[in-house]
Amino acid sequence: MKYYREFEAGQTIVWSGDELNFVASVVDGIASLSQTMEDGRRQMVGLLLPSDFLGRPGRAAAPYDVTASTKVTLCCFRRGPFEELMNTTPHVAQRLLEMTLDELDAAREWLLLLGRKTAREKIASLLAIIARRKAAIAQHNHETDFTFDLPMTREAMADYLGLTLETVSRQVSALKRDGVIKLQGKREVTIPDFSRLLDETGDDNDGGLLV
Amino acid sequence: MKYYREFEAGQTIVWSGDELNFVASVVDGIASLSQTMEDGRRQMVGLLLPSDFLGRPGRAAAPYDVTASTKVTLCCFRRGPFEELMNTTPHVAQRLLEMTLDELDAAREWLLLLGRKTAREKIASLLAIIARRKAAIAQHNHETDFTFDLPMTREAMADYLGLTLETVSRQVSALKRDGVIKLQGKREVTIPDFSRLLDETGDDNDGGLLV
DNA sequence: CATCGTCCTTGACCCAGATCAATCAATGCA
DNA sequence: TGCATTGATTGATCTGGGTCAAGGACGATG
Repeated sequence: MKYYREFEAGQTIVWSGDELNFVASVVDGIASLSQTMEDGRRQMVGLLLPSDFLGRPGRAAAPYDVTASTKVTLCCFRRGPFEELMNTTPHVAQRLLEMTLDELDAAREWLLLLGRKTAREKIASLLAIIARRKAAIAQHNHETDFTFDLPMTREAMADYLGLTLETVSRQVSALKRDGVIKLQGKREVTIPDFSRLLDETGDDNDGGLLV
Repeated sequence: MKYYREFEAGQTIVWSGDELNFVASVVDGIASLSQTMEDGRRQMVGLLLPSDFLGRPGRAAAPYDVTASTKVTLCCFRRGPFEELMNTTPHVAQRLLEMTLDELDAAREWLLLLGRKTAREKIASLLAIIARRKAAIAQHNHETDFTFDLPMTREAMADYLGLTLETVSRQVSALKRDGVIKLQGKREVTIPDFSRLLDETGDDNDGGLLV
């Protein structure tokens, strides 16, 4: 009924348009959802973290590319039996609904970011989101310095933010120059004053972008 | 248990952050979801059409502004009883899940549009989506001329597409000049060759933007 | 039918971010 | 130890779309 599959970092899990005869839950690793135009323009449209769900009941075709960003382990269920389970166990559908609503909110926050924020605000927003997520895991409060590792390349950041990698690099440098962040190497970021970073995001409150 | 509420065109149904002690289904009219930054930058993040659902089980705060674009009738349920219903009737949660997944797909298509498409491609995409939806209702095939009414101002188009209204106006004029569309007045659009319009959207296929 | 208000168009100019290109740093590998 | 390879930075220049501003079309209202 259920089985496990592993993917290496960089490997494509499903291509947009492919038939997807299973649904899955991410056990470990990070996968990203993206869409690509013929001429190569790419936009990341979502992130799958451990416990997130892949695939949809009632539709067989994948609507976007799913790529493993790190080594990924999936727990897969064949489509038929899973839909059976949904019918018999109301709790499953409810849980899935909750997760999907969260993703929808996150996607809608992202629409504002892509449509209306400046490059600097986009970078600050992304850093704030990642920092907040890492801090939540680390049970860290935001009062003092907080250091974390950027889990992605400049190119991946650009693909999320609707920018080019050069612009990402320039804006990261600018935030560093202005003292909003500090860098140790290229990936390790320190945030001396979290509220200062939040001021740069353009958001009116400290509330929530998810994922 | 359930009751009806009416809103005039232009009226705000809920403000972002307000408590929302009901969930509702749109009976009639069009409402739009939007987010606004302190300095006035606005991004539409979704559209509610008849049969669409407003609010979310398990969360009381509205995450964005909901505004009536036309006269709107809502069928409202108090939050408590509705959640009760969800627990007892698995079919309800499943149907909601399906609708939410559709909205999520639509939002993700929109991410690509906002992040990577040019102004011309954005306009063409929006026109194609509206035309397709109207054509579907009219049972029209795409072989011949198709005429429809634009249900929004240039400003609303700009708010959807992450553009300014001047750019929208210029690009609409350009598409007209190039023969991709024809205009009778400001709102009535004719598409002489649907595939020609699709070529302008930047999408690789004729498949699916939803909503 | 004049006047207002709303929506739209068009022009002139500007700038944020894209593009093109050179260089650098870190890592792996022979 | 030298040499690719990959990712990041930085500079020079270009351009799509934003901004500012001046009308135009058209319906509503007195």
